[in-house]
Amino acid sequence: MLTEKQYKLLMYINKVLKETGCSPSFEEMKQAVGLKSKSGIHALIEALEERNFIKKLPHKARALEIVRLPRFKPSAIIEEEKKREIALQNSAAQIPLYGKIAAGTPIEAIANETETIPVPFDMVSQGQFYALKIEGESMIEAGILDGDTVIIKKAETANNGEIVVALVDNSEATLKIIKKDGENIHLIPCNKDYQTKILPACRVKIQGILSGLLRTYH
Amino acid sequence: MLTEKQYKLLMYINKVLKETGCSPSFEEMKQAVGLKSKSGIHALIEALEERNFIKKLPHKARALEIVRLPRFKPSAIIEEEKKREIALQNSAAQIPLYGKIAAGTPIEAIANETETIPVPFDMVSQGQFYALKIEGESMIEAGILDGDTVIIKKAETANNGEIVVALVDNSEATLKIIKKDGENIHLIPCNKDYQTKILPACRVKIQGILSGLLRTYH
DNA sequence: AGAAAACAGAACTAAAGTAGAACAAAATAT
DNA sequence: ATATTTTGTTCTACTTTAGTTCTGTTTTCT
Repeated sequence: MLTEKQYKLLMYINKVLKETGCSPSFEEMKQAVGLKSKSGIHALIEALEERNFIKKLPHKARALEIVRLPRFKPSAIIEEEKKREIALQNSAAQIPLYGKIAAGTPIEAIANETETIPVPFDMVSQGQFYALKIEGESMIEAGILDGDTVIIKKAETANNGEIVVALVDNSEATLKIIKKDGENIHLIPCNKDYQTKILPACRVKIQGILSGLLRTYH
Repeated sequence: MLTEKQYKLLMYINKVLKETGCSPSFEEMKQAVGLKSKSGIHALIEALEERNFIKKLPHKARALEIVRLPRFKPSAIIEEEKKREIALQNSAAQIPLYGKIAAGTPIEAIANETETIPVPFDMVSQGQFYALKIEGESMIEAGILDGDTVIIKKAETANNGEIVVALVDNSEATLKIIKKDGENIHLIPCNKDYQTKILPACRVKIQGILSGLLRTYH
């Protein structure tokens, strides 16, 4: 519809017309739009007249009239759209919910990646993550309750004292504190009623490190 | 009626026109629709003009005008919008982080709403929510640890057994299990080392109910 | 497989923007 | 009424930006 300069000039003319009731001179316009020659203004005015935004009486001074203005979106709508844009940027990462994990029983069906849950981005900043639902009370003393959702960062190694998803004998996965002791690995639950398991390193595969926890009440 | 690209371009032109009052250049349009050559835009514009959606002044720069907008969207666009809609639903809500809460000490500065944190939408579905950082170990037996972020739903009343933010004497706020006992209210911590407080109901104001918990490891 | 549409890239043409100067008409002052 | 100043018009020259057209190539649909 309009170029930038044309638009700027049109707006200026409109403003002056509304404020003073008298159109600006070429000299004033050239100041307002930032030109150093009147000829440019002349060209702009011709373009605006051609596009039917203004009308002028030729060879008369200060004889411009606004015919119409380009249509606008109400700024409220623009704000609304910006907010949506921001919301989209803040959008939570979707991470797969692999299933349930409990002390002493295998993760069910690591395979089905169908279900995903949204988590805040800052919890899954770098690396690959997945989620597990906690079943049972084996980590209760670490503040991990039955029904909590834990966010696990994929990893094959871990440091002593970290809480990891450990796969034992390729069959059962548990969430435990890990401690290496020479050739053996200790898998320590956080519940007095459960026993620490001590296994040769070759039987234990680390599948991830606990990196976050989500809980919903009721 | 329109192809996907034609529709997308038309919408883009409309948007730019409404927002800025100036039509976009071919270069800008080609960016917006994801083309690498201006000739494609030229073809699209001709198609749109032929179908009477836009009007252009030939051989003029940035001289496009919208004539009408289509009633129906191409199905591909509808699909895309559905995806966006889902993304928006999954997007994280920003809720204000009001400060820290600890057994026996007041919430600091409930006033400053500056900081916000993102939480998954499904945690804050209905009602008003805010977040607090846990300081101290008073709720450790409920699986709420030092450093956890709790999500509180604003409420003035609560049921027995719920964990609430309770303001005592308008001065100190604590997170406790609530139990009403006639005229008295019991505020029960979840740590053997802390004492239950029994207070007349008039001294206790409920400020919210625990509704979620976020924890990040390291 | 064949036709139609969509796409990329380059070459080309045109318009927009910039500046300066000369000039003509209109408005104002004397 | 005449002179002076203000204002608008026109021209040239040049740079930048934008639009058109052409030639192939790729994709898509039937």
